[in-house]
Amino acid sequence: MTLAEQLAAPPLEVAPRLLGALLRHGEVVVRLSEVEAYAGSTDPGSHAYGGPTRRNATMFGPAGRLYCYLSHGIHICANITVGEEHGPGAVLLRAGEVVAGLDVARSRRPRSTDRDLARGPGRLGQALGLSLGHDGTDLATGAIRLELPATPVPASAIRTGPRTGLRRASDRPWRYWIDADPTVSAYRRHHRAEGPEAG
DNA sequence: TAAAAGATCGACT
DNA sequence: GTCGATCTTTTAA
Repeated sequence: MTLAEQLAAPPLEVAPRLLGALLRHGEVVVRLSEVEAYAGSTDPGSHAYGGPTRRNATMFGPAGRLYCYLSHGIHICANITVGEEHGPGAVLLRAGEVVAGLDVARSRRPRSTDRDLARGPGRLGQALGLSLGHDGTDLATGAIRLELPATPVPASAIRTGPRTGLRRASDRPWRYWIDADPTVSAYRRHHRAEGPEAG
């Protein structure tokens, strides 16, 4: 079974399976502890909402690719494309733990403690040394590799909740993280969310 | 420890 | 021209 076949399922199914997976770039390896699912064209929070554009073209390609984009001009955020029939589904890699290549990761983020090296989407991309040039990388054969865990994280250890930092559709409980994992980032609303918390 | 504001480039309309 | 799936620094308690 190829990596693309393992990822050929709706984002909501694939996202929890990505927990505990290893993402390797050179010497640096990150074990994913927090992800968010983006359903694509039907998800107002997704870049793919409203159809393909230049930036999100990778999301409309085959599954098992790395979708990189620049956020706020300074941070690289990484996604893994998933879904069947080239659907625009993707899973945002929110946080993880650096399990190898610590020296390299530390040199990239000298201000961070070991725990914070990949705690957050921008940090994770930075610790791995990602750039916009990695957009579209094949995670099975490219410079960046993804290894799914041999034994999935048990459902009892997986928690779900609202996605972080979105203005729209922020109430969908499509965030997955490993319970009690110290590298999981704390939930924060969008800094410019509209109005007070509804409800 | 918790909360608030600044930074900064590409994509979209 | 405006916004963004954020991170870092600063200030207050």
